[in-house]
Amino acid sequence: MTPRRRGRPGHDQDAVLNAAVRLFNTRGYDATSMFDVAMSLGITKSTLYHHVISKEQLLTMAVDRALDGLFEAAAETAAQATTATARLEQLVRRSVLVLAERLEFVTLLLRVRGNTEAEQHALSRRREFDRLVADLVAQAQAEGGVRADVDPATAARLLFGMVNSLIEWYRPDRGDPAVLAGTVAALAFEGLRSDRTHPNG
Amino acid sequence: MTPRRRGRPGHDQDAVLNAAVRLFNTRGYDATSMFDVAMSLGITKSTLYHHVISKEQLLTMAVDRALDGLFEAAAETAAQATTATARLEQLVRRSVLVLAERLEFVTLLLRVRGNTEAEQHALSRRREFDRLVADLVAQAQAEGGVRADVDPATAARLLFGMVNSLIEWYRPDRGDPAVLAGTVAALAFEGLRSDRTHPNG
DNA sequence: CCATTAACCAACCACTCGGTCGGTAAATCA
DNA sequence: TGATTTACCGACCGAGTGGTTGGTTAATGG
Repeated sequence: MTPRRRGRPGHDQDAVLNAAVRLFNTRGYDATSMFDVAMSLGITKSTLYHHVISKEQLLTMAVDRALDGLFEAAAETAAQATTATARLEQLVRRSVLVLAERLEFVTLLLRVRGNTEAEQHALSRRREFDRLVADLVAQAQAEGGVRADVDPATAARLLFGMVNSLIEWYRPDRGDPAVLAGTVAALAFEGLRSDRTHPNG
Repeated sequence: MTPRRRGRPGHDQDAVLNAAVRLFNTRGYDATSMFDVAMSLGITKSTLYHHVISKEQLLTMAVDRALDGLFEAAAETAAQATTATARLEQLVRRSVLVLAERLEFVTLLLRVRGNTEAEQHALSRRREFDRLVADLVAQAQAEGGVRADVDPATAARLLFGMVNSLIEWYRPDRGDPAVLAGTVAALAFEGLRSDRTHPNG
């Protein structure tokens, strides 16, 4: 199946990335040294630098995987020909799935502070995603599907604040992501209150 | 009014703490050196150590201010003799006010990773607060004020995930915190959807 | 005027950091 | 077999880190 690679067998870049990201998330990016990453793989620091060109490259690769996933989700929902309200709910559900699937990468993304050029690039892509959501909320309000008494940008931020909080407590072994996506969408759109008439019965 | 202090006038510990926390939040705690903190106050590193005993002490003081605020809010709402649902909503509103008022301190708190003993102590107080919220949600469900089809711990996490997201985008000059607290409570309890019957007409 | 109090600084220290260099060990291919 | 490819390591480097030491400067109080 997998075509045997030439040369001495060992770790590849993907294994290195996964190990690094796991450490970055538990101890923090700056608090994790390249020595720590090497140790966790059972190799030396110089060997680590054989697989990767810098610490920052590891960060860049990780946040790109997260951002690519989110923008794919956005593109797929945008392609659907329904109401803006339905697309917004779809985007929430799909985003939850992306967060669950690429949990470690998204976790790192959401903690980026913008200290380097690479981090600032990631931040700017994040802001682009936020604008996209805010626009969708505004459209949903215009068509009457979403309450119009809140600023769309604020609503978008609170909505995805809820979604993004997943990285703080969700663990892959804890339940089906699709079920969780349903819970999040229900809470976001119908609210916590129980003494209300449900549209579908 | 303020009783003049003896000795050579200059910075006091509070000024140092505020400057430090501001830098910790913009660059990250580990990425900020004590030299940076000193520079931002226009003093040298050794003078900085005259006001404070260690970098970790600055962290501890900051997160304690945040946690004290949150637990005060919890104690005040717990003292009220109404329904659990009303108390939960009050806690959400009050928490938003605490976040807005002590924004920098809470921001630092929510980014603590648990690398040192002091950080682990902060994390354990955070978890205590989370349990408190989850219990309140469970009580509200039992009395029928909150939908019972979601796990109380999950609902509590999502609810405060939304509240805590404030630190990512709220800025003190942006609107009245009390209005924001109302928006958050409305979105959390009534949801985004607009095609629903409102209990109060 | 002088003791006291407090803010301040230059120089220093042991240590860790991200990253480099030159060379070796183990696999595949011809 | 021998060339090629790839993984690997020990030793090193300059820059910075949190923190210390010993001493100076400016204010207050008696």
